[in-house]
Amino acid sequence: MPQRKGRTALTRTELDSWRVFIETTEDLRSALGGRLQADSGISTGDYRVLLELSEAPGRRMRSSHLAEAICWERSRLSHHLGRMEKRGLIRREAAAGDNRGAEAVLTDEGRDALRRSSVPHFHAIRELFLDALTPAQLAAARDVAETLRDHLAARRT
Amino acid sequence: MPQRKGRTALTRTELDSWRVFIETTEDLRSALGGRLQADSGISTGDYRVLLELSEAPGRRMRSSHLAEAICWERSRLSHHLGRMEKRGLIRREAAAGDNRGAEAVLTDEGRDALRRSSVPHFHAIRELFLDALTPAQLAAARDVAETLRDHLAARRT
DNA sequence: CGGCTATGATTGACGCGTCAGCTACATTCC
DNA sequence: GGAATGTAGCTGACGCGTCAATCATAGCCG
Repeated sequence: MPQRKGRTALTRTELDSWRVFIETTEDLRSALGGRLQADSGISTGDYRVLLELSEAPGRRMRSSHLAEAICWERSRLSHHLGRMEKRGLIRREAAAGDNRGAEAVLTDEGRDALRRSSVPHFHAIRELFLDALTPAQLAAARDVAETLRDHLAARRT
Repeated sequence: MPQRKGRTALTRTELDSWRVFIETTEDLRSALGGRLQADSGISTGDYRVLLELSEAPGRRMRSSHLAEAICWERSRLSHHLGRMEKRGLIRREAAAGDNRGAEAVLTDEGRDALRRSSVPHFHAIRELFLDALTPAQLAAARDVAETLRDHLAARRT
């Protein structure tokens, strides 16, 4: 009879696998962020926001809609938009039709920043991630990520 | 003749693989951190420091030695130790033999915090990560992580 | 209408991470 | 000895993320 999951202590292999996985993915994240910052002067958060806005009709979105689209808490977005607005990447306007609402609008400067960042960013993704893996490994990575994503989503209460 | 790597734009599959990988690993990281915080009132950074100190002879380590052991910048560690010291988890002492140096010492309170956190932490690792994956997937995840780790290490100038 | 709750968004406090810069002590070399 | 250089560690500023609290407006129900 196989051991029940969730009861036993971690084996050496499990612990090692966990550690290399969590530490390396964190490392990758920070390397990518560093590259983006160095190449284009924006953070991965900025990039995410700029990209989403650039694809929205009128290059503008309701704040909460944007938050939902990129899976951020509203308060996180609010702080982030504040910083981006200070740098001129976006602008806030009152939402038409609902006086509670706010819209984030991509400025020309924001659009330019996104344009400048895209090529180097893709390049970094290729260099730091895609180039490292064989096609089979890439497929495996995707499979693992999708499985984990579904697993995490399922336990989110 | 196969296309040269690093030249072409990203394919749909590559981009999707990248996104699910980076977003899910980030999600996992934050879920684990949240669990640790909720279960035991400490952060993953605290955990890392406490663990390392608990295994050191005399439960104490030179600051820079500790930083190297856990691959942190010295300034990051300095800030972190400051916060941990304020909460009584560690204590700082002048290093014997080198008046420039400082030692971080695990307090009893720190040792207790580590003890209290270990079981719930392992449980969370199992629940959020290990339980999600088949043995083959876990092996694949490890292989991918090790490959990436080596790749990243190699390009670190 | 007047009060209730829900919703959209912001704010403040605080932990965390990076960077640049600083102080203090150690070492090296003349 | 004493200047130059290196090493250990700390600090301040600032971006980032979370949480709890706040505030205004919207919508609903008597």
